[in-house]
Amino acid sequence: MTDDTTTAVRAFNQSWSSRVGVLEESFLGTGRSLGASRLLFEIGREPGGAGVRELRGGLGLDSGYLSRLLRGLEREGLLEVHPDPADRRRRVATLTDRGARARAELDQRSEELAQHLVEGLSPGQRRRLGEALATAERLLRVGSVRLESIPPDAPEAVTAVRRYFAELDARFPGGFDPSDAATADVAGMAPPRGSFLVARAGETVVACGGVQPHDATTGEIKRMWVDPDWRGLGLGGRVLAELEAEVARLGYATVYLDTNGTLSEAIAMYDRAGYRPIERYNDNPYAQHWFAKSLA
Amino acid sequence: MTDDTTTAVRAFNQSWSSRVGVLEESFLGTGRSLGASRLLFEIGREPGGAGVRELRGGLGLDSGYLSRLLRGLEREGLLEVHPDPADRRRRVATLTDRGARARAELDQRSEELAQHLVEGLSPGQRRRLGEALATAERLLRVGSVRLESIPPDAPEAVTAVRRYFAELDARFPGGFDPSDAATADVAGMAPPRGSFLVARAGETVVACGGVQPHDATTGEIKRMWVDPDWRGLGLGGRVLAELEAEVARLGYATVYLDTNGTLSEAIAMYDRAGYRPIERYNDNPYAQHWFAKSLA
DNA sequence: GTCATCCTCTGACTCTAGTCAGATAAAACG
DNA sequence: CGTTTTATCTGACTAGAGTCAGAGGATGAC
Repeated sequence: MTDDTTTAVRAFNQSWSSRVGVLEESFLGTGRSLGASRLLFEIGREPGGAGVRELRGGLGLDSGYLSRLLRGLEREGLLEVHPDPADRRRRVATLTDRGARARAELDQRSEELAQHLVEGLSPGQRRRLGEALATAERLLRVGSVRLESIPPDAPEAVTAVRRYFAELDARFPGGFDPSDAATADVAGMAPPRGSFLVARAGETVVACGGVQPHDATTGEIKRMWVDPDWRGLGLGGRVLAELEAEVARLGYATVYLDTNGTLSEAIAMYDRAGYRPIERYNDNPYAQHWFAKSLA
Repeated sequence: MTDDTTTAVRAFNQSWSSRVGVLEESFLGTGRSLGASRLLFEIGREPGGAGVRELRGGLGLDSGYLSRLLRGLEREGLLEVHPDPADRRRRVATLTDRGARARAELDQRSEELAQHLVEGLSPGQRRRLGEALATAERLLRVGSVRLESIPPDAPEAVTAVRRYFAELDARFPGGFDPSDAATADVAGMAPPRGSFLVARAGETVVACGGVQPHDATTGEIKRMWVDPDWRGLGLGGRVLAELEAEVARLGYATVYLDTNGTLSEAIAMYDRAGYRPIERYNDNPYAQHWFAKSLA
């Protein structure tokens, strides 16, 4: 099984890199090095320009090397580097008009080369190729996600929960008001009787979920959320399974959770995972369904 | 449509290269450069070693550069280069035992890294990824194939036809004896009344087919062949369609072709393409089916 | 106000990858 | 047999990509 997959991965990689190698060579056809092109592309990603420090992190470059690349593009008149008014040690690079045009040209070239890659395929074959690549990409992305337990009051945890609340507010017909919930529950999800997990893709948090005590033998799962761009890849199931393991590790025998009727995907997932409806066990005004699962 | 595909291609490429970039870096982890690793891998592909000339073609390297890489690996004791007894200008590189071990280690590392790429995926997800990549690879390969008309006595045409005959010999229960056919027909497939096409993937010929005159208004398609590694991708259909276009360009109104009952895929394809069975129109001892199609 | 730290830049390197112009020896051609 | 062609090798280069050790200004902590 695994062998089959790795064989396919390796065969594909050889094919892809030989073809895309040509593609990237033509990137160089602009008379600019690949490094400079990548940089130009990255700086133009956001209209306000990019901090040198962020560029270094994002592209993984040495500070000296990056500085040299910036000087080169500056000499070409493609960008300007100014000190950041808020902290004059930092510097911010912004594209000039010429730089923006050069970037658009790069983008155009990249588009052409992708097109070159599919030329000679029938429309049906193109569609199949697009689907296959999209599927592969989603699977690759999810394969690199790692689950990690962090304190519920860590900045990343707070950000994730905030995004979760924002989504509830958008989806619930009457909106959602976090009010006290935002801060009141945090303490409950800290060890030794609670836990908070995040799923990371690289450094970005793409899913989260927490456990808090309900009573001596029951833990409650709360704040389960998956970034909309990362849904449909089984990530929710992974987080749920890991939270259940966490509940067991914390010494509870049963898991409770509640949810709103609007979140139908969630309800379906809980059902698949073996959760069964029970009576209302709390006074959460947004909850319409209450579930339990025994971990025996 | 096309836009969708190129978007998927570009998104995928970014994802893939960021992930595989890490993969290839670890290739370098052996203390050998990527170029040297590729070379080592290529030489070890066939047990008898590889001709320097073939390596140059296969890897697309400059002769000076390749020579230097070979010297480096030789110094490391991983390979030996000896003159080819048949032509002492040429040289043949063979791996030493140490070289073979180093290559096995590379292979192992590549396998591990492919595995690393799929770790964290469930068995079902792995299967889906493998399938998606295999599909994509086949489509990419076929997308890069170009059809080209060449003289039927060009070395590449002769080689392709020879491989076709070899396959017939293997597949026909009583074998196949090209005898006179090999040379006699060549003249007929030359312009202005005939034509010979090859399909190239890079420099390699992966399919071929010819047209020769049958009578004033009828052309005959012969020697249609697709490399076994390249079947099932619609290449046969493309060659056939192009041959029909060629027949029309040469001024014929009808196409004839014959085939052996063993070649069931071919018969199915002719049927799909609109060919209808007719009476025996020649004395080809290997033919059991005769088809015609009007190009009106 | 001083000192440590942070951020960026410059200069001096290295390594890989690759090109180009001959030199040399063997084979093929006439 | 001499000439041309082919196959490989050596030497001299170049460009890209990146590392490393400071220099120097700006900021933050005390």
